[in-house]
Amino acid sequence: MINDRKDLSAVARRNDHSREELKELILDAAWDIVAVNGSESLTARGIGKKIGYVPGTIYNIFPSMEVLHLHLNARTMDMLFEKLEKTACKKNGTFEEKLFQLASSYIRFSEQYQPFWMTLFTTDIQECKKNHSWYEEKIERIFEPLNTILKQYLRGKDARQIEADSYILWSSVHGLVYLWVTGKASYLEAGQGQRRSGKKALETAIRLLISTYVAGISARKITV
Amino acid sequence: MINDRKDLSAVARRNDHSREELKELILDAAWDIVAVNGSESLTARGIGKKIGYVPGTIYNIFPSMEVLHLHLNARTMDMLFEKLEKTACKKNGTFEEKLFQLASSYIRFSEQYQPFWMTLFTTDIQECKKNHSWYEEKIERIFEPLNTILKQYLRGKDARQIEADSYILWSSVHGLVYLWVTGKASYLEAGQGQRRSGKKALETAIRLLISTYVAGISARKITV
DNA sequence: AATAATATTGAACAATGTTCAAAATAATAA
DNA sequence: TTATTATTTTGAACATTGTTCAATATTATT
Repeated sequence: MINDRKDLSAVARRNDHSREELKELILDAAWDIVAVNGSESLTARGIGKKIGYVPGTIYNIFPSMEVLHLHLNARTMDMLFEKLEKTACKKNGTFEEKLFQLASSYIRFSEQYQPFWMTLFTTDIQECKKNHSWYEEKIERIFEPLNTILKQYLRGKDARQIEADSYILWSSVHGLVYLWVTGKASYLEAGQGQRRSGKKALETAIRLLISTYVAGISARKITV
Repeated sequence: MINDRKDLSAVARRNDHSREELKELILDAAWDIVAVNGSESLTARGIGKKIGYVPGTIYNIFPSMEVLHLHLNARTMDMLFEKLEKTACKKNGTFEEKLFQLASSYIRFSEQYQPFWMTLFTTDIQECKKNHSWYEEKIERIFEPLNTILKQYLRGKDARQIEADSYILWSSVHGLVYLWVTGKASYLEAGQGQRRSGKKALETAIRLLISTYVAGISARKITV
């Protein structure tokens, strides 16, 4: 009967799992809960129940639920980065087409992993800035795939200029996607009149954004 | 001693305030609390204490704290709209300069009313879609000032095209501002190297965005 | 003056994050 | 082997939160 998790009278120091295993267990359970029931239903008690531990145990691994959220976000960002990089590496298509495919990947990701993706932006990052520099590095990485594409197609241009453009372009696409996902862009929804509606409208808008911005890169007068 | 709010034994049906007055009282108090202590510290009990009522009273006026948030957001959007409209109506400056001034107003607003502005994007809008169509109208209004400027300077172009461009441009600016305010844009912060840092960097980026997009409007090949 | 309507309360409920002393077990030393 | 130390895990508690609702005191009406 020793180390049997079903035996609730056997208390303390079960040591079924190392700290690292426990961390994975907790994050896996948390991920499941958010995937099934949304991010508002992620609680310490819920995680505990799911892995056969008590809420307090979670605080042995994470100092607070907020930090746990940061680690969930880390997983989300890793997945997003992988997806973007895969898309950026494909060898076919024109410049604009590649840019659109990257944006398209971002759209799909925001749909497919909506609650996780939303949490990226609702988690307060202030505490994170103090102790978790790895977090900011993961953020920066998200901008890289676009930067790579721009470098490839704008050879010869100033590196700083390219960096600025990729940052601006990415933030712009993000702005459109964000307002779309959160439903704060009625422009993209109203099916009335000659407007397209929903995702199609978003894709059209993003195509136009990319087309216009790329044309502007050659035509504009000022630089960074 | 009748109707004296200090007399706590005088209970029920004080009728010091009409429902409408109470609504204003509650929202005023809520606004103060958020302004001083941030939006996380906005609680039904806190509001009640501040106006000399009990938490339950708030539920006579608002069906839930979430709806109260929507009404706070309404105030925020009204103020933002006023500010943007004022800026858009000024008669001086070139096209690009006017666009930048509008964006600049948005930046200032997001700084000055940060917690209120943030709440606009953290409040879940789903419930609102059911019963509060006035809310979506307030959102739509935010896009109008930019639309007005574009119409003014792009006379002769297709109205639908202009609407699309103003929507895209506004969302793009918003994307940049949002990532800046929430601290998720390390590009705008790293003071290292030759990058500008902080607000100056944001302004530079937005200037470049506007410049590039406007140049692109004339140079691009596809339209909506 | 009696009755109906209603604004307001106070107390409760369930759920949350979080803390921490106590307990049980593993690791180590004697 | 036995005793001691160190560590993991618990369970119970605390403070807050949103929210509900019967009871009550006041106003309005008949």
